[in-house]
Amino acid sequence: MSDELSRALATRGYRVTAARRVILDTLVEHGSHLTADELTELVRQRATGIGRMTVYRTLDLLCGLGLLRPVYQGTGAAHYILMEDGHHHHLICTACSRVIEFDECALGDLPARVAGRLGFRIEGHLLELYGVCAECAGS
Amino acid sequence: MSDELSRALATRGYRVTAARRVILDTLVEHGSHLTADELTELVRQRATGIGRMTVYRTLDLLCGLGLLRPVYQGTGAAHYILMEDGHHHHLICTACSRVIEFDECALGDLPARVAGRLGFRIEGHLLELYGVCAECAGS
DNA sequence: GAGATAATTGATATTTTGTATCAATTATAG
DNA sequence: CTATAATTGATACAAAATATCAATTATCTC
Repeated sequence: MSDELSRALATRGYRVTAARRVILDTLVEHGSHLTADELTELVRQRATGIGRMTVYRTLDLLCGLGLLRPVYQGTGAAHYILMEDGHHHHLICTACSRVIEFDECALGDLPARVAGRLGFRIEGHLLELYGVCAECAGS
Repeated sequence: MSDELSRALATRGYRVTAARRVILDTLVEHGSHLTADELTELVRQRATGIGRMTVYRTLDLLCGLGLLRPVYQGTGAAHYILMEDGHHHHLICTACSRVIEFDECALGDLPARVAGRLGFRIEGHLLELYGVCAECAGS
């Protein structure tokens, strides 16, 4: 799991340090949607002495490599989602901010078409559907 | 333009105040991707005395109504995008963070299908494609 | 229109997030 | 094992977001 991330770092010339390993493990095992400081908390439960800065920097690094994405979910902090599979799909209630993940993906060749036209090499995507959930619509 | 937003507020029982009008006007005329503090700057060039808090609160209000969305683009602050047309599409370089908008939209009936299954009333969506732009791939 | 009422405002203070710096440490190449 | 350069983490700082509350103001009722 997190081995893939470690390898991705090593492949691109980044060092795989003890701190980074703990951070990656925690990230993968906990799943997505953590903020940087929440992750720092969890990391510190496993290995004391890991600084907040290191967590922030590791997250930035993964984002720069396209393996992670920051998303904003209303609270003042960025939440991070893993892009291991290359895509992520959210259904978000704009009234209560709840976030539900779903798997269905029907983009077809859209990414490739757009990418080709603009000279991008596409790595993944995020699709967020916004609406009002049943409970919020009721009240 | 911003009249639609004003009407949306009025319809749902929110007051259309002078401050809110200026904020909505500025938001619509400038287009998207502003942070709260950038918007505050612009708003204050038009009408002095409008507080930062009011801008933040108005943005929150619009987000809660599904008319606006906060997105995170790497800088520490949330950027806001208007959801007037119901959808928004970004092509984002994960290396240099540049954001390009595109129009093509090929979701078909996916939103309706997912929404139906989970009891959501869908209002819009955001599709973000992640990749590496030509310049970053070259270097 | 004028007054009552409740939403809204904005100044201020505070908390939370994110960034910069730099000496000490540590992973890797040779 | 050593040299070297990336990485770390403590500290300090800057920026962004939230809480509070008296003063103001839009709307409703008459």
